[in-house]
Amino acid sequence: MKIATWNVNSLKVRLHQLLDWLDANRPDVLCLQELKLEDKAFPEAEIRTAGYYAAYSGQKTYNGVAILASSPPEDVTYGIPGFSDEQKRLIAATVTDVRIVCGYFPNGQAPGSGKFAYKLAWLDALARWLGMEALPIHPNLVLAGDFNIAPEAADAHSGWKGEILVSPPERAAFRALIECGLTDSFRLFGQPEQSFSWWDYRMGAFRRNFGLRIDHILVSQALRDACRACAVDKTPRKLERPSDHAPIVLELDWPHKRLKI
DNA sequence: ATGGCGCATGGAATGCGA
Repeated sequence: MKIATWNVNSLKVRLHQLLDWLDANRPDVLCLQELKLEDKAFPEAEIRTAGYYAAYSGQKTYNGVAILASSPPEDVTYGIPGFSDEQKRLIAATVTDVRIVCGYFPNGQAPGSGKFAYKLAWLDALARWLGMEALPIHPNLVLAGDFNIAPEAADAHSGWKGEILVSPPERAAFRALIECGLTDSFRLFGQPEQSFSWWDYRMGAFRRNFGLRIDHILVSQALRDACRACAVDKTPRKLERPSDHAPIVLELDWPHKRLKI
């Protein structure tokens, strides 16, 4: 089973890159963020033609998340249960026997700002829901998306000046997700030094590899031992008019092949 | 040097992202 996540920064602009990427990579599940379009504008037909079903939650201009899957997503839920939020940042669905949670976490702007408080409240609500409800009900769970947090020092290039995305409260919130029983699948495997998933459009950041690793695929305990590989795919970041984010791809030996005794 | 680029809205200039 192959599960991927990609912040496309406008599904309208990136649709053809997305379709090409699906053709080339054929994931079983792809979590998308920053659709930046309303549900009525979702390119349902094009994605269906590519061989994928979709569950999505969008809005005008900002945010928007979707789960694409080669088999129909079931039991779709929208938002964090119990957390009132106008912003379309979370969608969850079951694909075969795996619960997929796809999130576009708030940016937070700057520590001390109202947007930062919203980010921490959003993260707190997410951890509570995962720990108290989602994980107990769905032991086979994947949390994937644009977390807008670089969890460790190795996940940010040394020239990153700002506090946002790397601040202690954000990193503590990331650890709280891990403590729910999730594992950062990327760090189960050896990776190139300075592996990132986002590079600013400005300053030739991609060329200089001035990036951050802020897109993640976390897996529950039951899935951890099935992980076989996880990597950043920098290929689409090299195209004309790219998203500023690159996809992350996780390969799982799932369902486990069991010997009958 | 706090800009730079790209996207959306709206139809120019501004807000926002990370």
